[in-house]
Amino acid sequence: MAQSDTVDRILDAAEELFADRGFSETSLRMITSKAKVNLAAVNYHFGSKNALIHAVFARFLTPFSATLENAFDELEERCSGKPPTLNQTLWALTESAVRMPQRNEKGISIFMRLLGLAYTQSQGHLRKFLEQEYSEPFSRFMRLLKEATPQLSSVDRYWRIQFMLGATAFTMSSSDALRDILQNKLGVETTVQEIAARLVPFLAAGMQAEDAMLIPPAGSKVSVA
Amino acid sequence: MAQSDTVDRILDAAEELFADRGFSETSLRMITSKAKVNLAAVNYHFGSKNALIHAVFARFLTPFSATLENAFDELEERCSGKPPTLNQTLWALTESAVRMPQRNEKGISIFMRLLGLAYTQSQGHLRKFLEQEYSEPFSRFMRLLKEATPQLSSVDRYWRIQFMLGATAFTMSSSDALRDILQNKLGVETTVQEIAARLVPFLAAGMQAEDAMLIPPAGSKVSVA
DNA sequence: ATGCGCTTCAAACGTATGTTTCAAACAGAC
DNA sequence: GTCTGTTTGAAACATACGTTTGAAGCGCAT
Repeated sequence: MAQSDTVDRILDAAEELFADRGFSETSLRMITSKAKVNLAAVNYHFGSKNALIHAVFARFLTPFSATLENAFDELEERCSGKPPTLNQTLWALTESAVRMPQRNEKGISIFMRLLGLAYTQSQGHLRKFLEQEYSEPFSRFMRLLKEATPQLSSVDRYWRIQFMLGATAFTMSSSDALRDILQNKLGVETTVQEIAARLVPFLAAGMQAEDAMLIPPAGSKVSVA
Repeated sequence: MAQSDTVDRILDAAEELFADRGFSETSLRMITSKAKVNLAAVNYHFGSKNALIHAVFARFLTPFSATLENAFDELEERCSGKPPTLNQTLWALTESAVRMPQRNEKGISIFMRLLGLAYTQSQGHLRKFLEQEYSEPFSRFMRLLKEATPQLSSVDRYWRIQFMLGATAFTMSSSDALRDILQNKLGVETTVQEIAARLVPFLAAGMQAEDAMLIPPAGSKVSVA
């Protein structure tokens, strides 16, 4: 499938296997045999397994960050000065993800799963790579979030952003498994787009929650300094 | 540190290393050298690496599930018939987690991180083990959530529970790092209890969000079947 | 003191991994 | 056709892994 070019075949196979099984659990031999390519081809074309992982991310993250920049540009223009709302910002993000040109029907879920893995698996080299390659759209997203939630203190906002990231990364990183469970338990089919569409309102509501922190229910012993 | 019993030393070292690096990325040799124990001791006492993973989970999950059952009993009794609210249910859970006797100051965050890994890393054997060992408190929590959110459809509720799990596991699993960042950036100290106290309102609000799914903002092309 | 479980130990086993090697095959320019 | 730089191929490399082995050490009842 795809092109018969060795580099692309390796990237396709690696992408899918990484998404399915994680990085350490995927060997170069799995990748090359799935790609129907000689084992040495990976080291020849990419240099090392880590460099292959970077290449897999770069292939979809580079166009995605461009799309995202455009979406943010358009959004800020449409708001003409006023800061975009939280909902608008979150939708801009998810739409950019969903609208990305996909290599195949699994494209978006592989995309999400890889992003989740990047956060979850503590691969030092990966985090470093992502931070220095894609810090700009990330900071911009953070700035938009800040402007969209002026009522929050810096500390509150900080933690709630972590909660959002967590819900997203976690859900997306196991979205296939979760979809399967839902399919078996309730007989419901779900697309990634639907998951995203359910996630956004959840996040927005959580982000804008009234802060009930200081009044836990009666009987609680949790103390807040 | 801890007792000088081999089994416990292995469990302590394994727990910490697993939480830091994941399961596949942690070798038995790392564990045994951290525990200052002979390599063969793991297979002697536990049988295999997978069995060791199970033992690590069992050691904290068994007392925790007992504590949780008690908390739920007490909660349901206090509500005398009426289903507990979402806030009450979530507080019962987080208090049980926070109040668990900790082996050390990192206890709660290791606990969370391991739970997150269990969900995230696609270790088939682990998921099977957890499902058949701890299905009861899990189902009970699910039932309480269901009764506390009768307005949600089963599918909505399912996904929102995943979102909650994700936000919790992710945040708690990296809470040390996140606390440090906050300390450096804003000069604010934070305890795990405070994080929990911020998390619960976020989760409750997300869980009870109005379902804006079908009315994404103008310009959106996300379609929901 | 002896014998008997249980536990520890150093060493090895077999297998799988990422990487390297070097010859063969190939493509395009002259 | 021949040369040149690039790509593929089969094989080997060194290393790391989980697991097994068999002897040594230990505590304790007899």
